[in-house]
Amino acid sequence: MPELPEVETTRRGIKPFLLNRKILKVVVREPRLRWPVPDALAEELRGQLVTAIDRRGKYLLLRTRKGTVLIHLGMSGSLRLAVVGEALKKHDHVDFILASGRCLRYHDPRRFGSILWVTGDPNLHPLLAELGPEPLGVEFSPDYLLARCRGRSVPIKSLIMDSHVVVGVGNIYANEALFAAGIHPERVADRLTAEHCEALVREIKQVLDRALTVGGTTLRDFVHGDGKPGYFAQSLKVYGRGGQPCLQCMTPLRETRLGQRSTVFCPRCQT
DNA sequence: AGTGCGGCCTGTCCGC
DNA sequence: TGCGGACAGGCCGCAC
Repeated sequence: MPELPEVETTRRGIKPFLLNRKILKVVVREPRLRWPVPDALAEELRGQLVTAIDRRGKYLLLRTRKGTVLIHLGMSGSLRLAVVGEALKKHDHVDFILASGRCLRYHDPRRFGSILWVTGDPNLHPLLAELGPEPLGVEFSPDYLLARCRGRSVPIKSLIMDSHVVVGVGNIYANEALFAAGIHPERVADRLTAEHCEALVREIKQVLDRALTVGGTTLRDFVHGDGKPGYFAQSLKVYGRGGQPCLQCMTPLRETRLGQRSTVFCPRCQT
């Protein structure tokens, strides 16, 4: 499940192979993603030079002079660099064939991801225009979070997972950051103090930053192997540990559901 | 406007 | 061993 560190690791991994390279053609074997892959994609991209590879939240942006390819990996998507002619795996839905003989291959078993074609400023696209700040940027500050918590009755975990508040905080890292900050996931957002917000912002940044560092060590996998970034290698303190002892106080971790998401916390350490 | 929930999907795991 | 069903989850879009 690609979280923000994995998307950024993917961006860095594919960038050297795409930047200033020409796209010979695009092959769409399965257009039925979250939204249909637009017919225009293949014809518009043919012969285009990739001028930049950016990221906004969990969206990757492949920029060309004519427009931008917006790629979201959803739950199970991945991008990998294949050699043209390399055997297809099941769920290899789209190929971006480069003049270099490489091929950027989109793979997505559950098809929750998306590939869209956007002309004009992609930041004005409805999917991007309303997104909150990047979690690792200066704009995501304790003051900002406190302001966004004001008047909100949702659980704090739901709030930090809302991409309109801050992008890139998925379920795993929301659980981990709340544990590290000592905040109960069901605490009403409006009831967070400045101190809570300071701890929470710090821990969100730290957990993402750590994962990014770990992911960065496996870049070569994007070219050769199965493209599995190493962010899971970091030890998760609560996620997936429901019923097991809290690593700080040995109290059994509690597992509940919050907004249809598996939620794990220590009933003693998190208040 | 804010809130909560349904739905999209398939691989994996569990119990029978 | 085979089968059905529950579960996992990002995030849009809808209903209230």
